[in-house]
Amino acid sequence: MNIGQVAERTGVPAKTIRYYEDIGLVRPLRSANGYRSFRESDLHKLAFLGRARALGFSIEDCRKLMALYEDDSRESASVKSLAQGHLAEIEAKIALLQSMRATLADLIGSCHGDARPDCPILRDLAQGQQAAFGDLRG
Amino acid sequence: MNIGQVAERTGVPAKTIRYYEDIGLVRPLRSANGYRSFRESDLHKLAFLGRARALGFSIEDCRKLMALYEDDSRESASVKSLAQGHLAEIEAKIALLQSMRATLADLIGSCHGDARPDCPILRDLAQGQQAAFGDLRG
DNA sequence: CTTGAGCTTCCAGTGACTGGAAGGCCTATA
DNA sequence: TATAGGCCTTCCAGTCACTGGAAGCTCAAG
Repeated sequence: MNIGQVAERTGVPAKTIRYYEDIGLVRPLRSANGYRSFRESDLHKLAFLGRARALGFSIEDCRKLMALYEDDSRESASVKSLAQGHLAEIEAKIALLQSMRATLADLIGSCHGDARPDCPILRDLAQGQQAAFGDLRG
Repeated sequence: MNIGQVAERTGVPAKTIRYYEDIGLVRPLRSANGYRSFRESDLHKLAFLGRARALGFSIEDCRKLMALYEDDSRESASVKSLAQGHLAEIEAKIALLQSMRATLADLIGSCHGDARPDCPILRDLAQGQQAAFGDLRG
């Protein structure tokens, strides 16, 4: 199968598939005309990668997950701990974003947002009275 | 004031300050020896930038915020709408991360995580039965 | 006079693509 | 047979916001 059809069937863009080949995540065959020729197993891998990426795993994590998937003697503990590490990162990001949201929402709420120049948002940025991350305890 | 002391006082790393000069966010003077020479107004700007970045504003947004800050005839509505746009992006990111977290936590919970190879996490990635973003409605 | 810290510039790398140029291949139609 | 258009190829550059490191200059202390 050619790259265009693979892209359509897996949802992974052709450009991205070429990139994945570059970095060794997939190794499609080549036809006589030089076109990439994908087997069902390649589609399967790409779909796997697409789902892992959609869960936010990094490319390097995806590589490890694929290796574990293909290793019949893996221990599920390895997969679980990789996923747990990733979950922890996601939770840290959520916490950071939520603290940004809280501060921003506060500032937005206190800005009248009309034609006058007076603005608590700029005042806060300029003076830092209301610390940007004052709420980031715990 | 030299760059090292500015870095210490504003919390913005020297490397980053040089980068901000490169892209025109600050324009420190130069001493006879070629060293950057920062005025109080430069420190003020850098602190402003540091706080805006900590709230997650992009560099381009920071540039706009600084311009608004320095424009006495600004309308607070401009600032507010910029901040609201940013808040919306943050909320979208939070929603995405929360849906990742939900799926991941689910999968992790169903993986026994021992020495055996059987693993629901890999099974899900391979077969996509439990769609990664099935929960992302609304 | 040397040592070491601090400063300078410039180049390269990060992550994970994405866009675009230049050109080959394949199929269908006039 | 010519050609048009779509798909494929490679390679290079750009994204974002830094960050690391090399090579070399300046300055203060001992």
